[in-house]
Amino acid sequence: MPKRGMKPIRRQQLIDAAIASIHEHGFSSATVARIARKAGVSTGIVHHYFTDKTDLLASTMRSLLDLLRREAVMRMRIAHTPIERIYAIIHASYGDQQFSEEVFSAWLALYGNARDSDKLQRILRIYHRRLHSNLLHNLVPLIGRERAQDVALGIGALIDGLWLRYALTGRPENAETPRALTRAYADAMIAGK
Amino acid sequence: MPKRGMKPIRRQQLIDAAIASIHEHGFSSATVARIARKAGVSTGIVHHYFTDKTDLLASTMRSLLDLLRREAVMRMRIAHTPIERIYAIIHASYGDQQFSEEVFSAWLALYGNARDSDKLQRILRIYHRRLHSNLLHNLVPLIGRERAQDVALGIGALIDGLWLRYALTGRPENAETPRALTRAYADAMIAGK
Amino acid sequence: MPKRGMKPIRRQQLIDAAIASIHEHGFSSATVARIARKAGVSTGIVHHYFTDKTDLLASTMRSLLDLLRREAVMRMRIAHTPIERIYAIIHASYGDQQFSEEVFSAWLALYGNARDSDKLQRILRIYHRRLHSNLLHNLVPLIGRERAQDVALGIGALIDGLWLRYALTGRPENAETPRALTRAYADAMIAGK
Amino acid sequence: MPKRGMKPIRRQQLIDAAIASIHEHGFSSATVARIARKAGVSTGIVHHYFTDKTDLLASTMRSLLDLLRREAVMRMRIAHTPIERIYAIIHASYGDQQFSEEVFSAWLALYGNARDSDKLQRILRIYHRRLHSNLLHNLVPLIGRERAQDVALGIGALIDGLWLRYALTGRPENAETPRALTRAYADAMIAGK
DNA sequence: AATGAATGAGCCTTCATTCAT
DNA sequence: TATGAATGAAGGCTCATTCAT
Repeated sequence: MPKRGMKPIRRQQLIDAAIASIHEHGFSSATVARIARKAGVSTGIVHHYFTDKTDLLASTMRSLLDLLRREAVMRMRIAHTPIERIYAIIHASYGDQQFSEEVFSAWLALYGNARDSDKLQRILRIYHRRLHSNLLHNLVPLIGRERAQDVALGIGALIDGLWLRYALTGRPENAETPRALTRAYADAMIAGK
Repeated sequence: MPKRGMKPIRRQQLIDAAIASIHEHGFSSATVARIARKAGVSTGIVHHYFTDKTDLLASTMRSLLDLLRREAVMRMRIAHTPIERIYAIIHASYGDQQFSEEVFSAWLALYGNARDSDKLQRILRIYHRRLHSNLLHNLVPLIGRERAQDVALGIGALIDGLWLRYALTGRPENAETPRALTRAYADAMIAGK
Repeated sequence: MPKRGMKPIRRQQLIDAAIASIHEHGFSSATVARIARKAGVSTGIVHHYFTDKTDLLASTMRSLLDLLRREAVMRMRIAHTPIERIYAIIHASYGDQQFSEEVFSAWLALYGNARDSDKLQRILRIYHRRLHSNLLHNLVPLIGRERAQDVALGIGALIDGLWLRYALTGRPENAETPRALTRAYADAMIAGK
Repeated sequence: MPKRGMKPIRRQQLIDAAIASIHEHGFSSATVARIARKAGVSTGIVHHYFTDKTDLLASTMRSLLDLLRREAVMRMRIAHTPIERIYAIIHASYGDQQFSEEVFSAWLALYGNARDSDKLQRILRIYHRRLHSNLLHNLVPLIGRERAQDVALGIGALIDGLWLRYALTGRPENAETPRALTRAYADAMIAGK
């Protein structure tokens, strides 16, 4: 019996399964068949909802980024000053939803394979640009355009670097450490002049 | 008597070709055949000098790390104070040999696929541990054991994070920017208390 | 809904193709590709229905043995005395289905390559044990346990030996000669004391 | 320094290594490299002394048969009556040199792969013909040409069949059992009329 | 005579993708 | 909408064979 409106449900199922698969056995072992099985559907169905495996992967990446963006937007909305908004961005990056091994390792795997597909690379560029411009926008009033460039780069890099370590080693175990570390960096750089 | 002593030469050739291949088309497109062709040898020879594709990849990773380690050791040797040695580590990380797109993207790809192989993961762990303990050792006399832990983590993360951006975007274009950024972070954290 | 119930059909197709391939060009030339082509399917499908090439080969061997076992069981069922049952076993071994060049040479090839795989070896052991115990069981009432051991061994060996010649030379051309020969041996050994 | 007269020595070394390799890991694992290593020589040398791998294998088979033939000839020379000569043939087949697991499993493997090469098949045919004609020649004066045909076939088959069991199961453990069994068969068939 | 480096064909296997049902 | 059977193109790896030394 044909069901209507399955599209968003199935897509999310498959994206979740993709994340889980990548986390479990690594990127190159995340085959369509394996993802489908984990989602509890047949192989064929994947190409019903995604044009490609690449498409599924790109959608997965986008989904990961959306999660992050929504959390950042939400946190920034309740912030009132530039520094609060910078904190909001930092906190969002280590938000509860983000701070899971599954999400991290999928993220990292996608990172490491971005060169394989222009689609993936473009998505990552968007993420970088957005993070950078958000930080920049709030840093400029505090330290001027010139220094803001460097500090925005630094904060972004620190976030990614701390992620990387977590994805690889599972440490530190709670989100507060990287948050504090990143905040401290921002504070120091802003106070620096 | 056959050609003697080809082993180290061929191995290095193949490692170089592996780095180039990974950089050029991404990790998953770096097939044995492609690597061999780039090295100007036949497919078969790869398994003459490496037990496995994994072995070749792990050796490549190790080679990358050795390059880094040698540079760090060299720079640390001519440093005399803890802070100088910390700078030495930072500078080594963005050393001339390191600061090439090829090396960076190979590094990143290996990062992103570490989960696929225990070998790769182990090698990365060694790198992390070494970087961390080197930093820690020199930070302790300056800021005490407790804070040193966090700062070592932060410096390491910042290094990796800046790399990541470079590997992905090719920016910033020269090594001085990330060096200065990382030094500034170290300075601020050390001065911070 | 896809084509259902293809599994047993395809499996038998492939087993038949395996037998034919082994017969035609020998064991080591019976590649997966060749077997698949002979079955009129693609290479990929082989691994859809068998885990392995070894699995296909083992299944082929098992299929051969099953044919034999079914014929033996059938013939033994209509036999009433020990000697009749012994004849039944002998006749089954040279049964119409068994007595084909194809089956023989596949059998022989598997024999000669049993050392390569534990699976194959185990299957052959089962065949030997079954043949031996069937003969033994019916010989004991006739000649006592002690002599029965030797005679069972002898009958089994004679059966295999005659097969071997047939598989290799294609002679004798009809099944009656080996049957008569084996029966005569059994008669003589039973009458012998 | 070039050594003279190495040919027969090296050839025998390699043949012995081939037998051992086949026995150890099965026919299909007996690669040229493996055989060479076991013989303690380099890969390349094999093609210096044999045109082919097939040639090496055929020579190995021939060597096995020669061993058998020499033993048979020797034993027949000291026999004086037809029945003694028949015994001589039987005993030679289970001679001390023959009755080794190594030799047996090499023999069997070659058997099982004879279809792969005409050379091998021809050698086996020669063996069969020789065994058959030797038996036949000595059976005719005892039971007439007609019955002799069948009995020669039976004795030959029994010999091969008993071998087969030994090669596969390692039992029976000593040569006397198959000898006695085969002799008993010959006796019974000769006495039979 | 001897080595082992080097080649390239071929094998098994995996996998994204298509398609009949 | 959904299935899973089926395909065929790679991919990693092995191996007999050749060849420079």
